[in-house]
Amino acid sequence: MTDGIANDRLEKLQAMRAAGQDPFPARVPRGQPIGELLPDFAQRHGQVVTIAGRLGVVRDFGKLRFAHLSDRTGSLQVGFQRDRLAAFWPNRKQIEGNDLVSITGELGTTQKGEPTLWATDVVLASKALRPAPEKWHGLQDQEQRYRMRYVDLFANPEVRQAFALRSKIVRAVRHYFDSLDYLEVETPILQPIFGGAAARPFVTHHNALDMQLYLRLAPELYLKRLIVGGMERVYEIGRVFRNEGISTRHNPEFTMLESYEAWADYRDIMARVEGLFGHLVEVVLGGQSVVTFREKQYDLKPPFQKARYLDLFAQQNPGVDWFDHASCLARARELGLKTDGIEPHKLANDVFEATVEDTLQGPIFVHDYPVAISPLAKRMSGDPRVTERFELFVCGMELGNAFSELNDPIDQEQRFQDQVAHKDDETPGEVDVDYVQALEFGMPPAGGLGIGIDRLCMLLSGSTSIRDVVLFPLLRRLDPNANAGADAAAPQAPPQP
RNA sequence: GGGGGCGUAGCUCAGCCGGUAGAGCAGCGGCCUUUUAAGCCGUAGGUCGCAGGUUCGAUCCCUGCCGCCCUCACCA
Repeated sequence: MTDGIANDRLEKLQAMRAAGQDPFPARVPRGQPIGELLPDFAQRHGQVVTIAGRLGVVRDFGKLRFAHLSDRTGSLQVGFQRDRLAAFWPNRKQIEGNDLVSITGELGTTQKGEPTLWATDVVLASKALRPAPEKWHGLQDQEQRYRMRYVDLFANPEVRQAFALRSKIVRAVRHYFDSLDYLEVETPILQPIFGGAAARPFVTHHNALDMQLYLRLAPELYLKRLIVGGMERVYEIGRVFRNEGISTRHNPEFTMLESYEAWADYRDIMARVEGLFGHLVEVVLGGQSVVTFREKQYDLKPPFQKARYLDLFAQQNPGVDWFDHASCLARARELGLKTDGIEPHKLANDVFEATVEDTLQGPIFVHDYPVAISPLAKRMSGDPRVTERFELFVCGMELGNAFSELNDPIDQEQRFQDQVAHKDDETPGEVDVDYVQALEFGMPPAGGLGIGIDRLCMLLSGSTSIRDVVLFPLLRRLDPNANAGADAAAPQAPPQP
């Protein structure tokens, strides 16, 4: 606020206040969306209309000025002529680029045919004390774009479009499940025991109950309680939180879709996923099923490829037995993976991820995962070492995870106890006895699904980074003292009385 | 956490071999009634991310730190 440009604008604002004008009026003529005027503009010649929005760069010709006015629906040139704006003209410079204005005038064109609103009434709606970024390049600096998304959004129209697409995707997902008679529900984000995924949680505390709480890793265990309760078909689209690293495909908070359907197994859910993608291709992509992602093309039109987890593992690791620790350990060392203190099943899966995931161009369903890495999935009847579970991969990126839900409370309790016995910071320190109790009341066979909505948006929009589909990605806080040197750093603690 | 890159005016970017900074846009003053990246004349604007070091002299070389981007690790 101390730079000269802001002060120029501040002076204009103060001059307006001195003249009795409100630079931030509560209400101005709102008019109509610009986008409504454009399609049949030629027929509207001579019409008097009002539009409101943000002013672009002013092109000044002395007794004539032009500027574009933009709202969420479009952009239209406004012409300010001295002869039509006798009262406004002397103070015309008080309204400048980036100000928010409401303008009434007559529709027409310029000599070169540019659709133009010839202003007869100009009302300042809100004074901008800071200028817009450069008109031609917009805001380019990545960091500034994320830290000041509000500027990024108005300066770079394609950013607004990207988030409009995200909205459309989420709406399409909702529509798909709604049409299948699923109920959209909301379950606790603050959870006393974390579960539903293997990850480190964020920890918080409730004062009145003096209780440690975790921000949820997943809604899974609550949604399945609803299946016990007879809701039979439920889904939730909501934020989950994982205290992990940040990368182009990870944000500490992200949006997850989870759905559960009674009387379905993982084969039915596979069909649901294919149905969902078919719906997204139609509704979001307009039938154009091929998307470009990380410089490669993917056809999202179902049906998708399928491959068994253990088959893929065997292909990439000939002679290695997933279930034999010594065998996996040797392979992991060969691959240069971390092996110290890693549980055998985790290590085996690390070998899978290191050797197989990058080969999964997809879309492909990887199915029948080992039970040891699938603590909530039901075992295959023919082979108790594996579960009825699949994941969906595109471009080596895991998009979704689904399985026939484990509804045997005795098996479930045993697996929870195994987790507790081998507790690390990604597993809870206690059995979720209430969840086991819920299963004891009887849960119908059910199929469940989780899809990372952010990654889905990345794929459908061709975004390389998750930050381009998250409006406000988590960034390190800028510490005003950080750059001031050690001497200027804030004291570690206030002096004790 | 490891590796690589970047940080210069409000914004977009130059800046050579080390000689303490430039352009365009935005701003300010002026000319112009049909421009649309308007044009022309003038003017102002800088802790070169921060702190040290080397040097007669550092935006430039070195070290540390801060932040962002990419990548690997971890994860979805």
